[in-house]
Amino acid sequence: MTNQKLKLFDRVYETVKKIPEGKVMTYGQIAEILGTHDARKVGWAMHGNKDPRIPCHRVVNRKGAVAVNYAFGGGWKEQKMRLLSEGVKFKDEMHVDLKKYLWQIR
DNA sequence: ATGTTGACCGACT
DNA sequence: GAGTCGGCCAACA
Repeated sequence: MTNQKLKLFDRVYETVKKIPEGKVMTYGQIAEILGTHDARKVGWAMHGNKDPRIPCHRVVNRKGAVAVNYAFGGGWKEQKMRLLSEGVKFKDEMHVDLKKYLWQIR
């Protein structure tokens, strides 16, 4: 299948684009969907991403913390601002409530 | 081509 | 609780 020919990089983007507003996903969960344990590649894909169509602000780490090296805007502050704008509330300065906002696929 | 690094995670000590 | 290591894979020097 052509779909399987796609590299992780592309599949990450496809997955992230499907995250609905007001929800977040973790790198590990995305990696799992892709059939790998390589969450680093997911983060790497985001780091290299410059496509505003990809809601990379909805991707957080396992602790629910936003990325310090967030590539868009001014950094994690930009990411936080976007999430707040979608109704995602923060427990701490950098941590979202995964219990409420983690998008779980069934 | 080889070795290091990376917006990470889970398991182990 | 904190530190270390392995995993898996693409970019970079």
